[in-house]
This record gives sequence, C-alpha cells and structure tokens, in this order.
Amino acid sequence: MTTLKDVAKQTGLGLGTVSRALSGHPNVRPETRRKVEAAARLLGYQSNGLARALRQNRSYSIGLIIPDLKNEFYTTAASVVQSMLATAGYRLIVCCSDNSPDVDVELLSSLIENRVDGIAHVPCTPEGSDAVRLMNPQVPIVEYARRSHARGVDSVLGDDERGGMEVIRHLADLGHRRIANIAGPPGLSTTIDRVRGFQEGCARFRLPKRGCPVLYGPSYDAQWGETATDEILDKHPDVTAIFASSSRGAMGALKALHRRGLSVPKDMSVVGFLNPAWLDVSDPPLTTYELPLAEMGDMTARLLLDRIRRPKPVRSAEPNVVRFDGRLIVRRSTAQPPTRSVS
Amino acid sequence: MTTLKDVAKQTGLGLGTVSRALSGHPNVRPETRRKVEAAARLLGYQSNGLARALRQNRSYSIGLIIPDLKNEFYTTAASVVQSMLATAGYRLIVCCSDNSPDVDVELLSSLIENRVDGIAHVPCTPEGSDAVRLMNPQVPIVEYARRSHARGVDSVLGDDERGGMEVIRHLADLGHRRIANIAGPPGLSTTIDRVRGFQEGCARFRLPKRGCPVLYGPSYDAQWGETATDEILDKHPDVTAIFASSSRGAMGALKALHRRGLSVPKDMSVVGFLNPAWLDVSDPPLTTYELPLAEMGDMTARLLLDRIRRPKPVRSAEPNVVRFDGRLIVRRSTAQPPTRSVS
DNA sequence: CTGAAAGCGCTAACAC
DNA sequence: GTGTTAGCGCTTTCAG
Repeated sequence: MTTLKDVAKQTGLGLGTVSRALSGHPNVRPETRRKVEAAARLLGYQSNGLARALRQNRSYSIGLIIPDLKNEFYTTAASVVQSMLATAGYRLIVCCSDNSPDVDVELLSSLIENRVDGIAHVPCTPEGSDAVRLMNPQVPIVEYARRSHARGVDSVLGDDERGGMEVIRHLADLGHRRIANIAGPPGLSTTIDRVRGFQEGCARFRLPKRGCPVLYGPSYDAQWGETATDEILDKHPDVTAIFASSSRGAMGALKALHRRGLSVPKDMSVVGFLNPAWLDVSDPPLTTYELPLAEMGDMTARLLLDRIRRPKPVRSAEPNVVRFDGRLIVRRSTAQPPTRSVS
Repeated sequence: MTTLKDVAKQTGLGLGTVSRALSGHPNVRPETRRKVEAAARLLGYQSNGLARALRQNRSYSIGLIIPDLKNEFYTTAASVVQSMLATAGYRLIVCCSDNSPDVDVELLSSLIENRVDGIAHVPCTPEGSDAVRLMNPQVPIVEYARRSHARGVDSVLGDDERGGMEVIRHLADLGHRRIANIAGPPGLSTTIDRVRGFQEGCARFRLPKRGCPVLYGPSYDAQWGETATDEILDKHPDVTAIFASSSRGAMGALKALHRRGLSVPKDMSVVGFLNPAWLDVSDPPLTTYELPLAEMGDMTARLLLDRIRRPKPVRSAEPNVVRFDGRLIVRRSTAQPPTRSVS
C-alpha cells in the first residue's frame, strides 16, 4: 500500500508537511494542502491507523464484552454504545464471553494487548473486571448491567431489585398469594437483585414463604424457563403466578403452559422481565418490568468517553455507579388467581 | 506500560531473544524461555498488539459491518462468526451501518485504515463493497445475506427466492387466491429475491396478479408491517393471506390485525420470514420460512479465514457464492381462507 | 542458540 | 510554513 512517504515523494514535500496537511494541522499553506490532498487521492493513499495508534499511544477503539450477542438485553445497549462512540470517532470491538469466566479474562487481556482506549464490560463473575486492573490499571472500564466487586470501575445498572418488588406488588394486588420465581444463574448480580426484590416483596405483602419458591437455573434461556415451569407445575401445584426474571424465561414458561393446555392468565398469571418487542404479540401479551436499555447504553458510552478524555486525576475519585429505574408494564398475562385457590 | 525492552533489561538478554522466547519460537533454550517468562510475569508485561500488527502487516482482526445490531437475522450470524474467528485467533470489529450507504463507505474505509485482515459485509446498496476494492484491492471480503454487484467478493446468501415461492405454494395449497406481500426496501437484494419468489409463485399457481399486491416499505420493521397491514385491509379487502417477508414485519401485521379485532388464521392467514424464537409463542404461532443462519455464519467465517490464509493466487479465481436453502415451518397462523371469499 | 540492527508508517519536536 | 529527525514497540534478518 502507498504510504506517507510515497505521497511526500510525489509532491516533493517533506514527510512532516504531508502528515500535517492530511491531518488538518493549521500550519499548512492552503495551496500546499490542496496539492497534498490531490496527490494522496491520486495514489490512493490510505493512512495506517496502526502506525498512528502506536505513535500516539491511542487507538481510538474501545472494547465491549457481553455474554451473548443474540440477547437484546445486551445488543440494545451495544447498539447505542456503538453509535455514540462512532460519533465520537471511536470503533467498537465487540467480544462475546458466553458467560465463561475464562473466556472473559482472555478477552480482557486481548483487548488490553490491542491497546483499546476503554472497555465496557458485562462481568460474569463477582471478581468481574479485576483481572484487567492487574494487566493495566489505567484503562477506563465501565461495567454494564451487572456489578462486580472490582474496585474503581464505573457501573451502569438497572434497578433489578425494585423491579422484582414491583412485580410482586402487582401480583399481590391482584390477589395472588403463591408466586414462583424462575430466576437465572445464582452468582450473577442481576439474579441476586431480582430475587432479593422478589423475596422482599413476598415479605412485605405477607405471602407465605414456603408457597413462593425461587428456582435458580443454569441460564436465562427459554429452555430453562420451560423446564422450570414444568417443575413448578409438578411440585408446587398451588402456585397461581410465575415471575420469570427474564423475557426468554417467560417465553419458556408460556411454551410449557401452552403445551400442558393451561390458559394464561386464567389458570396462571405470568410476568416477564425486560421488554423486547415480541412481548406485545405473544399469547397473551406479557406483563413485564421494563428497563430503559437505550438510556443505559447511552450512559455507558458517556462515562467511558468522559474517563478517556479526562486525563485521570478523577481516577482516584470514587467510581460512578448509576442505577436506572424501570417501570411495570401491565398487559394481559396477569389477572386474578383462579377462584379455586382464593380459598 | 512495560515493554519488551524492559524485560530484556531485567533478564540481561537481548531484545530478539526475549521476543522469540515469548512468541514460542523454537530456537530458544528452554531455560532461557523460562527465565524470560518469569521476568515478563514479574513485570506485568503485556505485549503490544499494535506494534506487532504494524511490523507483521497483519492485525488479526476482522471487520464486520451489519445494518442493525438489534436484528437477530444479523446478530445470529455475527455470533457464530465471532466465535469461529475467536477460535482462530482473530478479533471481530463490529460496525453498524444503519442501512446508510454513506456510513457504510465510511466504515469500510475506517476498517481498511485499521488494517483489518478481512471484512464481512452486509452491503446496503447494489454497489456494495466496491468502495473497498478501490481502497485496497487485496483485503478479502465476503458479503453476507445480501449480494451486490461488487466484483471478486465471495457471498453467503439465503435462498430468498425459493423461500418466497414456498410460502406461496403453501398458501395456494390451502386455497388462498389473493395474497398480499409486505416487502422490505425496494433496492435490497433480499427484498428483490423474496418478491421475485412471491411473484413467480403467484404466476405458477395462477393467482390473479391484481389480487396479489406487493407493498414495498422503508424498512423491515414492525412499524412498517403494521402500517402496511392497515393499508392492505383498507385497499384490498379481498386479500385472505399476508406474506410478511420479515419476522418483524409479521409482528407488525399481527399487531394491526389484533387491533382491528381480526382473528388469525380465521379471518386472515399470516406468514413470516426467518424464525426467531418468539414466533413460537406469538398469537398465533407463525408459519414461516426458516433460513439456517448459524450455518450461514459459519460459512462466512470459513470463507474469510480461507482467503486470509491462502496467499492469494485464488484471488483472481471466481468468487465463491454459496446459497443456503431454508425450509417452511407450518404453524397455526395459516389455514384455509374464510369461506366468504372462496367464491 | 543469542545479540545487534534495521525498519514497519506515522507523529511531534525541533530547527530553519 | 516546511524539512529533518527521533522514536512508538515489535519482529526479523544477519552475524556471531
């Protein structure tokens, strides 16, 4: 490929001048600039970002690690982050950890190795981004959606606990006394918080603790939602409402219920979590707790850019933790419990 | 950050030796290697990928440009591509063109500038990846899902035309004679092919051409599906089936139909395209044409890696064009047309 | 097997 | 304003 040197040779100018001309430096005669630009175009010159990054110690790229590229919980944020960063002149390197801690650490280190200017990270262990701190203590990191114990990293979170609580409030208002919670993997902060909200809600509305089981699972997938629902139906026949703390879990619940010929919400109320578009055309449309994912993504990008631009006196300052409230959306999947169990 | 030089100094060895030791070069005494590794660990050495890439003229990163980060049509492929590439030691830089040709070209050039080793690209104009060819004629490109007129690029496609045809066959078999097609944006190859399939199907099964309108829209979104459905209901009251050539379009159709109190499939049959998980729990579960997205993503990654590894005598060879067949999945959204219109 | 040196393409001082 | 030069951190000859 043609390089700056080629352009310099072609124009008869010096290397420095050509560089300045092409990068919009003020101290260049307009005419010279034009000449350089013409030559560059002529030769099909493409500047080499790697060389620039190496020299400037700045790559203008940012890493994003999410657990699943197909989950709109993450891709919605990714989409917003990517577009904000693009506007600011940064590229996004998207990686996928598949929720594996090992992969997570590998990715972190690969990003550092490629000298990204910042990292947005959905941690998949409580240790979270600590690994990165060791590799390079200065790269800005913001954790998204889940928090870890890592020190000095910003985080952007949804109010999962309040969400769980609001769901129970809604269900309790409707008259439900026995509610099952299809939860996610036990270690994740999202799971923990949503379950906590659920349990505090149960306590607050004086629901019988034994009547309100929490089922932890291997994932937030539809498959697990389906399995869990079968289990609930078999082992807890007096449950009248299911709170699936993910939308895919709710999908699985719906499948299992349909398969067994149960009608929602007549026989069983179902509530999801988060609000992908399809909840609106599901059978029946699902009541859910919605989180402002776009705003959360926006904030993630904002914090990152902030930390990158600010030299780093702030680094020692307290990390920012921003928590976003959601809202309950009531649709047709929740109703009063069947009379048989009002007792 | 600590560099190779630091490690060299620490061990008392030369730069070259340290480099070889750390990059697994055979000509290094095992003991030396151990010493180097220890020192590297001690100093927290992280090799600089930018410098390596600059020197080797190989970045081990690959660009992916898709129109929408939130659309599972693309993210499913992205997910597969990313994981295959990760296995092969490549990073994926994911960019989003928002279907804007301008952004598309910018992204292409930014990727080239960062010296990616290959590009996977969903083109958003018929010119497609031609821009890249001009900037750097040697970087391997594979186009995904849509084809363009660009020369010398591989492409991985779904059999959209056959899909459209199969849908019509199914509907015609059921007895439908007036079918509306909610299509996507007119310029895209996916739209063109699906519409062609639709129209050939109509011809083949001798459906009245005027009774089978095609509605081109601004996007493949739910919003457009909803608008289009309203239009169909108002302007083509004798239509008994809607073929929405995207799943989100089908979602919109369902919404509009529900809103107007129409029952699916009793009053109107609906068919989607592609098979995201929610089609199974929608009201009613949707008949659709499924494409093997994971395999398509796999093939995309495979072609890319192939081209990258093969020096490039093949470059002049004919580009590979791989087309994947899908299959019709019949669910409960399609049935015989209402008797009033059998006439 | 190891050390020295050249140089990837660029930017940023520093002279002129 | 412009030319020259010194590296950024690494790999890779080429000698030894």
